[in-house]
This record gives sequence, C-alpha cells and structure tokens, in this order.
Amino acid sequence: MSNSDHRPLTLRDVSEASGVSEMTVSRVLRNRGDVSDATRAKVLASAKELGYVPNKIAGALASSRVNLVAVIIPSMSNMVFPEVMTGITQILEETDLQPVVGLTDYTREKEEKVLYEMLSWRPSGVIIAGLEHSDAARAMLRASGIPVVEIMDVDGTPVDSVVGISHRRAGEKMAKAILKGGYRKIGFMGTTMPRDHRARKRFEGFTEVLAKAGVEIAEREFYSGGSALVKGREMTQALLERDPELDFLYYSNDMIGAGGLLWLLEHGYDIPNQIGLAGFNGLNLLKGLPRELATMDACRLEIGRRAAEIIANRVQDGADQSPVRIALEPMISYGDTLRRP
Amino acid sequence: MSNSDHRPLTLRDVSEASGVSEMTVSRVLRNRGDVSDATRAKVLASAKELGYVPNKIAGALASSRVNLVAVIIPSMSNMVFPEVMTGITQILEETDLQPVVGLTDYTREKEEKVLYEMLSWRPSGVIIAGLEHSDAARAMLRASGIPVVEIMDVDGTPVDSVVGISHRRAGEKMAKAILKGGYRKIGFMGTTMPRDHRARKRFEGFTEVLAKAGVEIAEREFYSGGSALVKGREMTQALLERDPELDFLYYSNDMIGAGGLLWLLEHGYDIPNQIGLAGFNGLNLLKGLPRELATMDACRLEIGRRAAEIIANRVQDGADQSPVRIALEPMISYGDTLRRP
DNA sequence: CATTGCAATGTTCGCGGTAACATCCAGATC
DNA sequence: GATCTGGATGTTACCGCGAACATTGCAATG
Repeated sequence: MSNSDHRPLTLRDVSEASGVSEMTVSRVLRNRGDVSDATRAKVLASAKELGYVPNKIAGALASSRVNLVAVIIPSMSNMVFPEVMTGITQILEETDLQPVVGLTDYTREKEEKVLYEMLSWRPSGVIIAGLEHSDAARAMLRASGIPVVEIMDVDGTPVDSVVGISHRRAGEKMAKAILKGGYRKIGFMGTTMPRDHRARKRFEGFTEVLAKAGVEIAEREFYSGGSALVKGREMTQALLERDPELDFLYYSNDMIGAGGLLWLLEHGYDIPNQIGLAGFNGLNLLKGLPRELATMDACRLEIGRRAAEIIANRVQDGADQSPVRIALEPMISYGDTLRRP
Repeated sequence: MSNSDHRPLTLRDVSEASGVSEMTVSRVLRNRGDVSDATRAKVLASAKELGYVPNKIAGALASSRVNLVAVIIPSMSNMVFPEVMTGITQILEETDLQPVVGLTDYTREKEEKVLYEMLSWRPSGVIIAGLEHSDAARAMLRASGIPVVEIMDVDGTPVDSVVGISHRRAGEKMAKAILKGGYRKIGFMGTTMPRDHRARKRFEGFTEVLAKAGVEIAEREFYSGGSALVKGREMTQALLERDPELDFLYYSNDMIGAGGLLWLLEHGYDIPNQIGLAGFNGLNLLKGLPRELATMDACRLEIGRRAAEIIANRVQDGADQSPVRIALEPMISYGDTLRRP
C-alpha cells in the first residue's frame, strides 16, 4: 500500500506488479484500446494497491495533448469573476478539459507574465478577460496556435474569438433609462480606473448619451481599496454634501451602490422619487437588502459558459477553427431604486 | 515574429536561429550556468523574435521539478476561500512556486477526483482544506511523498502538517461570550451541513458550553442554496414567529447574520438589548452595514500565509521535513450586536 | 490441418527538455 | 614553452509515457 522507499512510482512498477507490459498498463489506465477484462482487473488492482497516480507530465509530453484550459482574469475577489468561472466550470466538467486560473491584478505586466507562464504548460486553449493586452501578449496568443477566447467585453478587436457584452452600450442603456425616469442632476461614483477598461467604456457610453440630452454629470467621486460598502456610504455623503440637489446616483458597481443605498435610507431619503440610484453587475449576493438596487446584469455566467463551449468545440479534431463573436445583451433591472418610464 | 507554418517551436528552433547548442539556449532561458553576455544577448534576441515560450512539460519531465502547489478547497464563492488564496498567493509570489486551485464542492468524491488529477501533475506540495478525507485520498497524500498542509481546522489528525483554528473552540468561545452577555434563550441558524465539518464542530463546541451552563438551544433553522442575505431574513422571521422570546441569534456565517440583522432593524428590534446576534467569519465585505455584526475572525489570510510558508520552506533542498502544527486563535469581535460582559 | 482474422499484448522510438559529464580554449603561472 | 585553470560551450543519456507498428495466440474457416 505504501511506497516507503520513496522512489516515485511509474508505469513500470505497476507493470511489474501485475505481470504485463507497461503499454498494457497504460491502456488500462486510459481506457483505450482492447484489453481483456481479466488483465484490466489485475492491473487496476495492482495500481490501486501501489497507490499509483499516472504522471501527466510524461503523458502530455508523449502525446502532445494537454487537457488544460488557461483562464486569465484580473481578480477573484470581486464576485464577478467567480461567477464567470462557475460558467466555465459547468461546461468544461462535461468534457475532459480542466480550467487553470491565472490572476493579473488588473496590470498588463502581470498579465503578460501569467500568460507566458500558462502557455509554457501548453494548454489546449486560453480564455482571457478583456481586449486590451500588451503587444507581446497578443503576439504570444497568436503564436500559440491554440484557440483563444477573449471575454467580458466586445468593444474592440479580438485576437481570435470573443464573448461578452458591450460596456459602452451598457452605459448608454443605463443613461437612457435614467433620463426616461426623469432624473436630471446626476452624480457618478466609481473606482479610480486606470486599467479597468470596461468601467471606462461604460462611463463613456453613459456620459455620451447624457450629453446628447444636454445633461452633464454634476458631481463625481472615485475610490480605490477598502470596504466597498463603507466607501459607498462615504462617497454618497460627500457627493450630497457638495450638491444636495442631486436626483440620481450612478455607481460603477453594486457593492458601493449598496453602501450608498443604506446611507440614503438611514438619512430618510425618499427613493426612488427624491433620489434614484443604480449600480452595475447584478450581484445576487445582494438580494435581500432593504430595497432592491437597480442594476444591470453583465451576463457573467453566460459569458463563462459560451467561452468554454467555444474552446470545447474547437479542441475536437476536425473542428471548425473560425473565430466566433458573441455579443450578449446586458439587461437592466429597475429594482426599487429607479423610477420606471 | 510569427510562427506561420505552425510547427510548435522548440529549443532547437532557437538554437538554430542563434547558432548555439540547445543546451546553451536552455541555460540562457533558465539563467543557469555560465554563459557569456554576448551569447546570452544573441539567444534572448532570437527567442524573442521567434516568440518562443519554453515547454515546461518537457522541462519538468527532464528535471523532475514542478513549480506547482496544489490548493484544494471546497468552493470559491463564499468569500472565505478567496481570502485564504490571497494569503497563499502573497507568500508564493516571493518564490517561484505557483498555486493551482482545485474545487471539491464539499464532496468527498470530488475531492478524491480533484486530488488525483492534481497529483498527476506531480506538484511540489499540496494545501488542502479540512482534515476529513476519504481513505483513498489520505493514502494518495501520503504516497505522494510531497509536503502536505491541511488547513482551516486543527481538530483532528493531520496527514502531515496542519494550520488552522479550532472550530470547536471557536464555538465554545462564542457560547461563553453570549452567556456572559446575559443571554439565555438562544436560536441557531446555519446551513444544512452534511459535509461542512467545521460548521459542525463549531456547533458542537457551542452547544456543549451552553449545556454546561444549563442552557439549551431553543430554536434552530437550516438552509441551503439561495441568496444568503434573503435566507437570513427568512429564517430569522421564522424563528421569531415560532418563539418571540428568543434573546439571541447565532448564525453560522456572517452573510445570513447580515440578513437577520437587516430584518431585525426593519422590525424595530432593540439590538443588542432586546436581542443580540452574532455570525462567524469576519467578512470585511460586510463592514458598512447599519450595525456592525458580532463575529469571529477565522484568521483566513493568516492561515493561507502560514500554509504557503510551510510548503515554501519544505521545498528547499535539505530542509527540515518534520510536520508542523499551527493552531491560530480565533478572535471574537463584539461589534454592535453582542452585549459586552 | 494449414490459413486467415482479429483481439490481446508487446516493442521501438521519440516527445522537448535537463543533468551530468566531456571538451575546448584563452589567459595565468612557473 | 609546457602546464594548469576555469569559464564557455557541446554531447550523451535519460525523464515517463503514448503513438505506431509488430507480434502472438487462438477460434473460425474451408
């Protein structure tokens, strides 16, 4: 049962223990090729007794097949990417592919490093967040010769396939809804977003629609780090102190929106009449607040699923290798904090 | 720049492009051994121009060295494990080790499968949540011959090293604090926990201390799935309808605790006098609620860091391989919802 | 009973690197 | 000038497995 001498086990050990060739053991363990039931049973017994675990490193080298899919995302801590991962996992579980995650912390340097690291394991595909990469990263992706799916965002030029929503459009859509709701003095709160291109695009779409209607953002506030709920409270207070006339607050994510909502309720604001508010991302983590925050669903689960499907399809041999572009439609949810038109 | 014919690049390609042997290229790319500056520059230029990415599969096979650390945890979606991951990453970033995550969904079968899968990549170490594993899993861990750190929980017998808190003690500690606060009619809410051994142990420690003081849990309620915030509200309402006399509510996690808190505030309860409440896990995600929930810090970040440190130390050659046991002390935080003694 | 057919099993070679050792050569040393 | 030295580079032999092909043996066939 135990491997006390501590020489790592190999196929040879199993082969000797069961009295067949290494090749036959290999066939049994991979369920490939014809093996008699008797032999199969014998081999499985020996393998189990020894506690043998096949060496995928050797296997992958010999077969030049790796069942890994690299997933490169900025962070795991903000609820949006875990949900994307769930979607990816749901699909890949039905195949023999396996996701491996790399984190970029929203920096290009790290993205490049992580990508290099991942590609050095010769995965079968790459799913990577965003369309903005360094030239080197883009070159690596292209040179890798494997299917690449860029996710989250469709506003730009993909290397290969892309699945996401248009954040520009999401911003526009929210702006229109706010205007239709009759709001005119609008405050904006978001992260300081040097590298959050998606937040930037939403903001651009948002302000453009407002501009066309002759409305300007009256006040804005940015934060980074700390508890988002607390920051939402603080920024909301700060904004309203600067301009008590504001009748709408647009938050770049639901968490700060929730903080703002709590603060407004405590201070007796009449929502959504005296003041309306909306966030972004449809975190169902937040269902159960005193009021339901207006928000926009970024289709995260679906994005993960679609991206994984593209990879899974492409990996089959003889599969169509042409790039796919999927633009999902972000759905607005009015909740209790945005007047309906 | 591009590899259009699509034969994957190898060391040989770089070696031919730069006019030196493959071995020299290998040395340059790994920064190992003596190579003249001129040669180094030449090789790096060729590698970059070709867009060559070393093949770690081949490298690992040849050197039998893999810079991966398997991290096996139940889930990524409940805020506790992401924080552990952060701790692990913080430490491993200073080394050349890299974490690779596998998810078990709180089931033993999946744990066993994921472990097998991970071990087949011959990682340099394993960090795995909990002390309860199938016999097969335990056997694999032992047979692997690599450092293993079980995390989160210290109430049990580890395979090798262990870093965590005593959940039994955490439950006891909270029970004592509640009793000292003068509460006597206590309700409990948690997940249906067939496989959440840590929640179970907390519950056991909790009830035992109460029992010694002659106090019994008056009401209890369990949930699974859905939005924790909503569930917290619903369960709280249900419990108080069944027994309006309850003067304390203990929640097995902060999220449902937050839901309960919001419900109680909306219904005009006087907290913490008429009724007190406490959760578990110290999610700073939740800082910013109208009241700060009493809770207990499970030392998640620190657990991740310590576990990673153990692996990092052991991986060095000539390192002390003896098992380590680290029991961290969970700290109670009274917040605004638990009367101080 | 020799021949065929096919399932079951074995053999050879190479995947793309690296460890370990071998070689080469310019400058230092006597 | 012969010898030594050590940095720079090359050669050889694997690492553990799987693809492709080779072989074996036994039942079916004429």
